[in-house]
Amino acid sequence: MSTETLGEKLRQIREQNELPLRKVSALLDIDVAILSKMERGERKLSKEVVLKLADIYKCNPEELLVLFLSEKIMYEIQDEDLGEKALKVAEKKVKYLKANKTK
Amino acid sequence: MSTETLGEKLRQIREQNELPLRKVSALLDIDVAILSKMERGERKLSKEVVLKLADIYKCNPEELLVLFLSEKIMYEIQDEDLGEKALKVAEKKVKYLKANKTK
DNA sequence: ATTCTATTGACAATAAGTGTCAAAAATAGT
DNA sequence: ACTATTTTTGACACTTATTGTCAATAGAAT
Repeated sequence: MSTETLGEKLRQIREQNELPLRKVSALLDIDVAILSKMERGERKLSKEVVLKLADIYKCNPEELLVLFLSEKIMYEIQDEDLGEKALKVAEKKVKYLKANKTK
Repeated sequence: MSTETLGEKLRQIREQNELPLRKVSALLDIDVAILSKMERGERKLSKEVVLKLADIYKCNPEELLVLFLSEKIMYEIQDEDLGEKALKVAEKKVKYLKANKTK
């Protein structure tokens, strides 16, 4: 399985597109330093930035978003012994909510 | 399935034990106001408080901790469409980590 | 009515997250 | 080796979140 972080993946994609941080950060309208840190996991990525990057790199946003969310989840359960159980409970809740979304 | 929050469950347990907020908050060494808000979901619970409460109420800490963690997870994926996918990815990661924990 | 219990909101203190900038380090091109 | 460009690093200010303290209010019980 992929043990790559979202930041690492984004860097990889950027390098494949041969875009310097400078250009991408200009498109994102954020400082080069911040983007650099985001790619190296020193600063958090936001959902908005992830979506904009998917747009810039013309890649599938879903894959990036799932990775983004899963990293946030992993951060919460870090090295908790009960992490797996908590995940299963959360899954049940999500399914329950989905079944009862009376929109 | 149980749609009860951790705070609600803790209040229920406290009432079953017929303990006033005053006494419990003294044992926890936190302000009554904060505990009141924690039970009603207005303030976040910490892992430490949850464990102390399990001790005070002499109940199984695991069940409370799982609920505690699952709520933190739920908060991260809120109403994300990709929440369920992210949960599955996180589960794989947890299993991967568990299999490779070379302590 | 008085006492015990619980809730609410205002406030300060602290911590966490974010943006900006400039200098230093690394890399690439000539 | 020199210069350009790109990337990294750290310091700083600024904003936002979180947390604790307290007092006033409301509710419940006797």
